[in-house]
Amino acid sequence: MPPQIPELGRFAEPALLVLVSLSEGPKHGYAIMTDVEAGTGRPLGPGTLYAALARLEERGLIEGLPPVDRRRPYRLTAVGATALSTQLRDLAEFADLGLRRLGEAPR
Amino acid sequence: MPPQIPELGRFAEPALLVLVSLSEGPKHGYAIMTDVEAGTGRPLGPGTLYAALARLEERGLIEGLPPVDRRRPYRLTAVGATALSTQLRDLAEFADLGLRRLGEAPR
DNA sequence: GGCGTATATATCTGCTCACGATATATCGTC
DNA sequence: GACGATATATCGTGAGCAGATATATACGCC
Repeated sequence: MPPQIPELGRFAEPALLVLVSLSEGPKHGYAIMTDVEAGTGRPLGPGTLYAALARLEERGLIEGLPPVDRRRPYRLTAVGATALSTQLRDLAEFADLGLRRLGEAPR
Repeated sequence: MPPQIPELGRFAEPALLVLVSLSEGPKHGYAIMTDVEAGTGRPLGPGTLYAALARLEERGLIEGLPPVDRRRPYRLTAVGATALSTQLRDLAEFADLGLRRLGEAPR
């Protein structure tokens, strides 16, 4: 097998994963779970997910929509979209800086 | 003042900040602190820094060099550089995905 | 009808880690 | 010799991540 690359803690800020998932459009919790797992290959357990959702809503970055059947959908608020955009631009810039320093091709 | 954009916890994984700082070349703790603060505008306190350094060394991502005066320099190990590179590429890809979904120009 | 699997949310508990506060020592310089 | 910058160490608190467990419904299939 290939040499084992150790985890750097997580880059996987669950909150960020949730917001990016919601940036595609409104989703309910379970859909976010499967979306994130499909996208990153790493499972986002219910404990992590629902706690993150509660915090994000409390802080006004996402908001709950009227439940449909058993599903409780959420969507990004305007504030959440702005915060996410800022964060992602910073993040991309930061990643590029690191890659340049490592002497890697600038993507 | 401009509308207040709430913090998303941190994107600021201290471990990642430290590794990117060291990707420029070996540095001692205090230099990392000032480097990170200059680069991100956000202070990295000694508690956060030295705890992160200890964990990173313990996991073999960085290694201590012989002390010079009061300074205890660290450098990336080969393993650390590989892990960082992987992580940063994933991170950049993830950020780009989010920005595309938000309908932002692809940098 | 009964079984298993997928869908869907809720909650608890332990553990790691972030972060501020505090402490200590040295160096330079005014 | 006083003050600010340099440099590292450690402690306590609280936040939050992650896994485990629980519960309920819907669907397909034998």
